[in-house]
Amino acid sequence: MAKKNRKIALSELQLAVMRVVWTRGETTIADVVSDLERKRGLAHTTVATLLLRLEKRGLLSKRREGRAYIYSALVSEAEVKRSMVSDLVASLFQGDSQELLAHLVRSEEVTSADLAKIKAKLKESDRG
Amino acid sequence: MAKKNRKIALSELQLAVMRVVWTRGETTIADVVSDLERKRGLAHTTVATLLLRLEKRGLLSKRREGRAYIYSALVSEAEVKRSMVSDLVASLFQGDSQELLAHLVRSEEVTSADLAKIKAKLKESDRG
DNA sequence: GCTTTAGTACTACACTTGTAGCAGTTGGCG
DNA sequence: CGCCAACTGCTACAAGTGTAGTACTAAAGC
Repeated sequence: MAKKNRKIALSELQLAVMRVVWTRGETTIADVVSDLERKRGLAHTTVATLLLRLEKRGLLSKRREGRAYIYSALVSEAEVKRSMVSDLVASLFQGDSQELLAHLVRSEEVTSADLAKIKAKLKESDRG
Repeated sequence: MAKKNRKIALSELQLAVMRVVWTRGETTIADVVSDLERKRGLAHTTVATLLLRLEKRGLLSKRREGRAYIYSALVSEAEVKRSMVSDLVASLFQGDSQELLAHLVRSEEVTSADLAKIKAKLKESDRG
């Protein structure tokens, strides 16, 4: 909770990069390149640019280690999810997250089974 | 269901514009300008550009009426919501909309009361 | 030690978005 | 009939993004 509620909008590519960092904890450019190799064949310099920009935006920090940089995340995945979901809710559902829920149900992206699971989860946290 | 599942990503501003069109059905540039006046003081030409770009993207159609254009939407709000929500789910929750649900519950953006309402809604559609 | 190589720094470029000015046209009012 | 106001057409420009090349440096191999 040490974090202010700033707005963090990330593109899919940027998310993919961040995901590598989140998963690995600390990462070099080469790590990101190899992790994303399958999906996207990005050049080393491209990834370097991406990481640099994310650092400039304050989402990553870097530390030198010999010739190379080691990047780490300055924002958590949860934080990003929170920000992006609530942005979407704000712009698409007038800020009413219930509307999002309703949408999911209506568009059948969420089935009864899913709801049941969520209900269970809810009960859990009600107890806890 | 006459629509293919194409990807429609709109910025908040573009959504605001589309919302005017959706609400009014048919709209002129001036309509959009005056409807958005309160929130954003956009120049007439700015709105013209926005509408033009949306038309170029195939989201709006225009029809001449005298000197002016009348714009109408070629995509529905529901369609856009569907596309944008599932994009978010894809990039942020590995395509698993249940994860979005779980996130909403976890981040307390959705309360038990909300869930209850959804449950009710669900029961309804189960019956129907 | 000199060459290959890994790695960063800087630059670039096309596209989208937010924002708007200026120019040109046309319809309406006097 | 001519001028003004409304409206579009075209152009522009700064940021941000996706993508990467070139240049430079330092490390490592032989």
